[in-house]
Amino acid sequence: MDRTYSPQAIEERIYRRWEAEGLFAPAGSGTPFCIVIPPPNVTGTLHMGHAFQDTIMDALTRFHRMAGDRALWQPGTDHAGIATQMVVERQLLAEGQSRHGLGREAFNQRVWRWKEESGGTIARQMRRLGCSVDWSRDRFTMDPGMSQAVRQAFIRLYQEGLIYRGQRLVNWDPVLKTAVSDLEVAAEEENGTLWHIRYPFADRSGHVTVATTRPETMLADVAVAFHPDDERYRGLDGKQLTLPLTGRTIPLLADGFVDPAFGTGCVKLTPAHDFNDYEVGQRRSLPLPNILTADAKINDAAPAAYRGLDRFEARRRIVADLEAAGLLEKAEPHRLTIPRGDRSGAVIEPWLTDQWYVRIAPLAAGAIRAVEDGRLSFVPEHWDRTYFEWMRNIKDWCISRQLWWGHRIPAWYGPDGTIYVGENESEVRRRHGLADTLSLRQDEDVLDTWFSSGLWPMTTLGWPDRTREFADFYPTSVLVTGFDIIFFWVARMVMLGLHFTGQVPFREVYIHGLIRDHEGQKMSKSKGNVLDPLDIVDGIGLEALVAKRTTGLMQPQLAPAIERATRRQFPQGIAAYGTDALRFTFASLATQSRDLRFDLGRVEGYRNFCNKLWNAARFVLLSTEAALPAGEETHSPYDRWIRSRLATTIAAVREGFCEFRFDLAAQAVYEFTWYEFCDWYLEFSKPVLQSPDSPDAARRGARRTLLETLEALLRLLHPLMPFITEEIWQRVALRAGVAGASIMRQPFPVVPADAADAAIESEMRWVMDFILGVRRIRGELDIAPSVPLTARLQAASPADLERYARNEAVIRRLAGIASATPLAPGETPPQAAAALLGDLRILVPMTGLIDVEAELERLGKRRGKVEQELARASAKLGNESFVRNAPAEVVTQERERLEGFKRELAQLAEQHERVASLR
RNA sequence: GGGUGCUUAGCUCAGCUGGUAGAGCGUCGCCCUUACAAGGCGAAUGUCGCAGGUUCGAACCCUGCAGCACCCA
Repeated sequence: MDRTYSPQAIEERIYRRWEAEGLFAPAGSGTPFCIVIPPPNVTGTLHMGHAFQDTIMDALTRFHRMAGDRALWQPGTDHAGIATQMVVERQLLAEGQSRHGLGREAFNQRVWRWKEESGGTIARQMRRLGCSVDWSRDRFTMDPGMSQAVRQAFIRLYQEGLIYRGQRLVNWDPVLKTAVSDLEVAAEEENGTLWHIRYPFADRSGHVTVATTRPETMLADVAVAFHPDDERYRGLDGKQLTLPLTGRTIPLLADGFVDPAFGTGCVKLTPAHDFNDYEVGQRRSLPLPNILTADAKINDAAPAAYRGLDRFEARRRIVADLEAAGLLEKAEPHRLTIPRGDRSGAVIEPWLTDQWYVRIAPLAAGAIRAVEDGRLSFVPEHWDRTYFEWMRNIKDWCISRQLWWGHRIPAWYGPDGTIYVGENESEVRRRHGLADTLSLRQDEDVLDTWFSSGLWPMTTLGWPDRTREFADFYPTSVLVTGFDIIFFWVARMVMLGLHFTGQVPFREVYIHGLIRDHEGQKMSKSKGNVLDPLDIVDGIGLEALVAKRTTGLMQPQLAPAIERATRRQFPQGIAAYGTDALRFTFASLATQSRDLRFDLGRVEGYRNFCNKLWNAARFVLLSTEAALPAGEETHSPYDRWIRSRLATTIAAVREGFCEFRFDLAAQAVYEFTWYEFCDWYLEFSKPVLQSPDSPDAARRGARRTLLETLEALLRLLHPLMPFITEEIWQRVALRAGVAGASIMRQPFPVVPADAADAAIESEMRWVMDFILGVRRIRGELDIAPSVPLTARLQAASPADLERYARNEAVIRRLAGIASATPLAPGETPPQAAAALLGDLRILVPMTGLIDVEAELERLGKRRGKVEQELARASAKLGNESFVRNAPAEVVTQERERLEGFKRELAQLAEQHERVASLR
């Protein structure tokens, strides 16, 4: 083995072997365990959030697989309607073409081609990240089988009356020219203007003043409203107004929905261009004149002067015309919330169109119940509140999109507009008994991407067919996802899953945080702070990184700033840390927090951890290499100690995985590996292994413990660090007496029934404290390790002496002392620095070495600390109600601490006196 | 406006059913010690946001306040 661990040398080779040997497919007859992947956009690439999520899913899958479950991690990708169509349209634009020029069929072929071209990226990334998905079951939402399932779902919902077509006000994206759902609209506060406009009475007896942020929509006004209790407008209900610029006559109405405190207390009603006004309009049966085209220009229903103008140009003209007519009272700056499409960034227009909707209330009721009664639970639990909050205020879901890329809605229209829903045209004709001569036209629209992803846990397992996989793995075990898509996706899967199968789609939803950069900023291309997970795995030079971050920007003017920031943050580029280090970093970031700051410093730390493990393995292998005749084995207290510590660690790691506390699991195994196995046990084993006069039986015992502990540790680490553990395991397993093709299929460690040993742990605590005491003296007095020390033992009890005798070799080696002899009765203690271990005083004679002032300072510091603790403990015990009310063991413990402090203080005082006398 | 979180060491974060405040990184010493300098040994560092309350005892439970973040309208 090399002296340093190099992930590049092993990772890809190991993954290829796993895949070739078919180790990712579910196997065995254990309890089914299944995770379906949240399908990433097929034409995209995985970002840090994906890599984080994949790490968690892979760790869970590997853990359950090793624990004996029939584990399936189901992979797949999503067609991502709007996003993908936008990308391809941009490509066409660059070639001087357009979607419409190409036509629908050719355009879709083009998208498929792009999908084929870019579709392999994600799979390549996942392989590099070590994801143990069952590639043979890879799915894509637009695959024929999937598409058929989507049509089936649509048809059934339609037949059940849960899907309807209706004319409603929708969120219209005038750039993409499609409806979008409420969730795809982001509302941001922006600066705007509030215009106060005079609407004259039709009888010319005066006017009212209306305040509006959108004067251009006045062309579609149907009324003006005020609050019925508003004194300013008393008696005006029903009066007629002349709508400026159009000459139309509209009524003045009293309506409770008006906020009298806003603006003038008088608002215009434009039901076809405003959601609030629409509701009032419906309630009061007002007409719905529309004055906008699909790309938000003024249409022919408006006066000729404004036709064909863009909405913002029309606004300027209308304001100017009103001003010229003396009807503009004032214009004041105003903060308002502007809805923008989350894909296009365009200002969303409430627009009247025919769309398809899912009637959601009946579905939501069941989805709420499933969480209430615990069939489905969130981890962390509090996310159920967010879920309930949304579910209880849910609105019908607009599922049609005016796109070409997606699942075409399986509905046909007869010449008279009758709607026929079915699998395909001939099935529709058959089902409805339509003549072949009757002309049918299929709906132009496609379904919202989330409609197909809402069926994902079912369709990936074969639904609506009754497949073996569906029977085995549905409901799936866990869904792993970010909180940002609880509404988009989780809620919809629950509703559709329950509706179609009567069962929840997954039993648990683990909601993880969002990966942010080291400053807590969200990672985004336009901020220029994105990281490609593979650049952390393989490393990347500064110039390549700058190029990567500054090309393909939506706003190229940001490039210089991004370049500067990148050069500042990564002056040397990024080193290659390997997949295992990255994965371990992700695991330890997986706290319950919702914002997770990613810092390369931590990756570096865990890369070092890999190296530590690698070198520990080197040590174990080198130490067990030389032939040793078979025979009896004896186990030292150190052997038993490390087995006891391993047992505790196994319990902690298992608990971490079961509770989705990957951070705690990672921490437990890190601390065991570094601080117990490497720092102590390997050192403990050296005297036994290396001293020529240690008995073969002890040597055999130590060797076995080294091998078995390392082998178990590798299995314990494997779900988080699959590659390095496999690589080492292949070298260690046989020697540890384990046979098998891969660590992947080895059992996950279980806590051995008899491993915990309190007596041994207590003795080892004593040994370690002895060693630490001497080391502290050496460290604080700045004595180099090469300077040999001797120690004397004062006030040693027979038990202390026995312990010392049993562990002498280890103590001498690790404390760096030549000997430690007890003081003879009546012997005057030498000039020495002292470490306290219960009643025992370890004296390190300092003849010629001691720095009196430094030692006095050291003692003084310690005394201060002990005095503080003592004061606290005695105050506690002096409190009568503490002694009366606290549990007996807490009181006893406190008394023991107090005694300990008193003793230590006395010893310190004595030592202080002795050292001071040397001055 | 409604909702949900968060506030602990210089930084990033753990801290379980209340019982001695922890880790990593960074900082400061001493060391190339035959697995590992990507290392070893040692050290320093806290008004647990603020104010009340409950309790023998509060980082933890309750109330209020302040600041920050996110979601929904």
